[in-house]
Amino acid sequence: MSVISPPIGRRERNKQQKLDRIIDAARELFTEHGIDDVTTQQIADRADIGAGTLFLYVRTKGELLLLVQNAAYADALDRGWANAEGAPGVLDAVLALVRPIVECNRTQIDNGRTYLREMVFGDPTEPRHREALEIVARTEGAIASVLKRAERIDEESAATTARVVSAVMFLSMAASENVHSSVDDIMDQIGAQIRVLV
Amino acid sequence: MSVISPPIGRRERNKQQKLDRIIDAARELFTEHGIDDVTTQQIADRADIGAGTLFLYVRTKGELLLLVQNAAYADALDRGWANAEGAPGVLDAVLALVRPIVECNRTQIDNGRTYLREMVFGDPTEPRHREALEIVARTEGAIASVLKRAERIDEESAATTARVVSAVMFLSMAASENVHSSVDDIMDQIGAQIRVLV
DNA sequence: GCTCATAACTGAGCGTAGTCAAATACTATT
DNA sequence: AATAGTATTTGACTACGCTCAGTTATGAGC
Repeated sequence: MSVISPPIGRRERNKQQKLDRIIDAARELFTEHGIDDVTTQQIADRADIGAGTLFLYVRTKGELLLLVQNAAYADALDRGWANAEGAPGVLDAVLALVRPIVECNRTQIDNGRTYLREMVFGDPTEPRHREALEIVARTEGAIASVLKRAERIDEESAATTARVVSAVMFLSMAASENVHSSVDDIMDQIGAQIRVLV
Repeated sequence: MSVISPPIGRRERNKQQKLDRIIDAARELFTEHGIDDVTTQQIADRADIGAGTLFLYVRTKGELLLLVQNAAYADALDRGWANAEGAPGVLDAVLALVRPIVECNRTQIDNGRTYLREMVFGDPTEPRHREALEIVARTEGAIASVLKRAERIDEESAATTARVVSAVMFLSMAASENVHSSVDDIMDQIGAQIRVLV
């Protein structure tokens, strides 16, 4: 037989498959019902693993949300980055960059807000949290480079301003006053606040 | 006997006393151990009421923290407002205004961060949340009027800028990267971000 | 193939926030 | 002061995230 001895053991493969099943199960259930209406037991059942096994792959239910959403957030950032290319002014470019992130965050509002909450208040030593914070850093980097494009602004000020924009975004998306606001409403709020910045 | 018939029934009095006992118990236990290391059962025990009774006065454990901390936050705002009077520049004045709030928020870091979390993510229909958000509004009003003091700036821009400052404050205090930062460190961060604003 | 060490898994169980049907305390009425 | 009606209290109970002692699967050495 031409079968080569497996370069990677059954153990590793099983683990990877289980992780995949967990991610799929969590994504489906979270998307359909929202994180608050899904129990870790349901996720374990759908992933066909024991209730305790779930927590060998993820430390908390919140980390599971990060695991599922980080990729979507990163994609949204890429889309925003592409959008910002063609935008005329600085303000427009920043808003073009930000919009897909807001849209992504709002596709399921409870999940979006919980994601933000986990990001800021969760344990930053957990790998999924670090991953999320790293995407935030990338976002701020992108904002900074958009800011530098059109204006005379030094590196440091650009970075600081980007951080302020990031804070404005975060609170506009997270605030409970805005739970019923549309993406456009939130973009308006963010736009108004960025306007006093640039 | 000269005793006038009670103008208010025993019921009302009992309720008020119980609420007072609950607030005292919660404040003492939260201050000493931090909200995460105190159970609602302990609070109920110290307040000398049944475990279920607690939730007739407060909808969630988080609301209990707001109930305890709102007053402290409001006091800190008053102190900051007084400090801002004598400060030379706009930036200095804003920082003088903000500092007592940061100090207050940091006296017990877990409680401070949980307070912020509750404020943004909690149910805004609960009275204690509304109270907290109202103090935030007052804070933003105070910042706006400090901004207007020295600069040529219209009402609306001042309000918007104040909101941005508020967002910066919030995230600097809440961010898990800053759990080990001193008040001075955090004030430096806030200062750097406000500098690009004014 | 057999044995053993250990990595991975399991589900019963724990701790705690929050609920609810039953019990109790208070007030108004006669 | 007895009765009835209602506001308030209670603690046993539920639900759920998470843990851990015990079990099973995997692979290395022979």
